[in-house]
Amino acid sequence: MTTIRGARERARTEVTAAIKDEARGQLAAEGAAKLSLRAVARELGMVSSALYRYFPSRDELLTALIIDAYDAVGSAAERALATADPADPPARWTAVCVAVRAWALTHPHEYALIYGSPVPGYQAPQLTIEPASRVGLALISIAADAHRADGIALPPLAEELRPEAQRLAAQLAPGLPPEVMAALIAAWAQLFGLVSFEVFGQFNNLVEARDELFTHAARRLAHEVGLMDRHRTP
Amino acid sequence: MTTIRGARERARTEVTAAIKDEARGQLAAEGAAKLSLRAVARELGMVSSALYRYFPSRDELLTALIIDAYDAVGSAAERALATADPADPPARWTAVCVAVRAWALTHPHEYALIYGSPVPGYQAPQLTIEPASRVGLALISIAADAHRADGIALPPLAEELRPEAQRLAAQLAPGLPPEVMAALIAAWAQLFGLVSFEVFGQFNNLVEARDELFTHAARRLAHEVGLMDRHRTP
DNA sequence: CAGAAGAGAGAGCACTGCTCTTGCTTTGGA
DNA sequence: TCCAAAGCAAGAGCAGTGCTCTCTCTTCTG
Repeated sequence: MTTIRGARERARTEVTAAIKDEARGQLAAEGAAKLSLRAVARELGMVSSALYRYFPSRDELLTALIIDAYDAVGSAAERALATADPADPPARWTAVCVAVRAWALTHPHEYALIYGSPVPGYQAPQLTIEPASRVGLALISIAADAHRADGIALPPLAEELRPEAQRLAAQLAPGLPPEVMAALIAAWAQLFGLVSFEVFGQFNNLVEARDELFTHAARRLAHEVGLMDRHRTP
Repeated sequence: MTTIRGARERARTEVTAAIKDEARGQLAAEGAAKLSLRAVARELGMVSSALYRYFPSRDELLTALIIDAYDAVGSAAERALATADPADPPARWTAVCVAVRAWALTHPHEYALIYGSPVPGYQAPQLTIEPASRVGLALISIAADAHRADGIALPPLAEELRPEAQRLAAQLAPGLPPEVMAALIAAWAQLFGLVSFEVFGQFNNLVEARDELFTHAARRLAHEVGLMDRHRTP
């Protein structure tokens, strides 16, 4: 498994990692559009064609970076979830939101890679869907835990949306009421709307107190999915 | 002003429009990253260097397309606002949201250009900020109208956020309570979170009933900014 | 130890954005 | 009316890109 197989194999994983590191550096410096295979190779002291032994195309390199980025936000979210007060669902929720935003602000280009415009003709391979779902699953687990503990009450869903919400709940969080599931999906997307607007500059020259606005919005989102402050129900 | 000045000047605006049209076509077909000046020129039967008489760089061409795209969503939103029942604020709100989403789904690449990752090293010039604000202003005007008519009541803001919200309200909608202003900014960003997730494929293999989910979420957003159903207060 | 497989190097193709020079055409003032 | 100035198109060329193909050398495996 993790046994050192041979010099060649070890070298391969090392070079692969070095390529990804250098690519990530260029990504952070200039953005995905200016990520150049030749520049990466040059910086690593190899010739561009040699790089194709490790990644069959530029898109494949980007895919690797995409997966890493999803894993990075995902684990940031999971870390925040693990350290938040388990008895305070709204606090857990905002902690995850804040962690996602913090990661996005410190890694804007990686964030753009995964939550911005999809790259040209590129189709996200199946490999990405598992890491991509980690933040969503973290959010869902907060609601699921809160529901198990105290129950969540939300106004009933319109007729048209209920089957879909039931299907999603069955698939992602058995036992969760469909109203909560629908609210979760919406809140998930809306969270990234808040983050994207900030990272992509839509708040430039408009919103100054971004920390405060974000925290406020995150709390409202928690409320929207039915997470209640314990202090109100002693 | 709009008088026909001369053959040369008229030709110039025609060629400029033709370039933009062709560029928009390539944008729709392949995305911003694959928009090639040479290909545009080729398709128009001119040589690539001639195109630089009209746009000093590829980025300037993109800027022109960005402004057009902002104007397109903006006017779609304004059209929806104009045709919705003026006495039903939540209906006006959802109408604008639905119009924005519809435009985004029919023009995914143009949408990505303005609400996706900002292009490489590119800084949005001042020219774009006015068209970029049209959707936001439409949403604000709904709340302002509703507030003038019936008043909007929302829970008070936390201390830290109030000054910012007051500043924004004074700047964008004098008379609007700061709570509403804060909710509007958040809802504005969250709306585009919903749209982006759908356009950029985050809902692929996950959410099926997207019309229903979006409408539901848009209604909840209306509620979140304090827009009330008239039927409840006869 | 020999053959297979892996890895790097180099040349080359077709493409990109962009610049510069060279002519031609339209324009506006003397 | 004529002529210089400005606008415009074309072509060549530069530096860069992703990617392929061939060749050589090294390492691994049976």
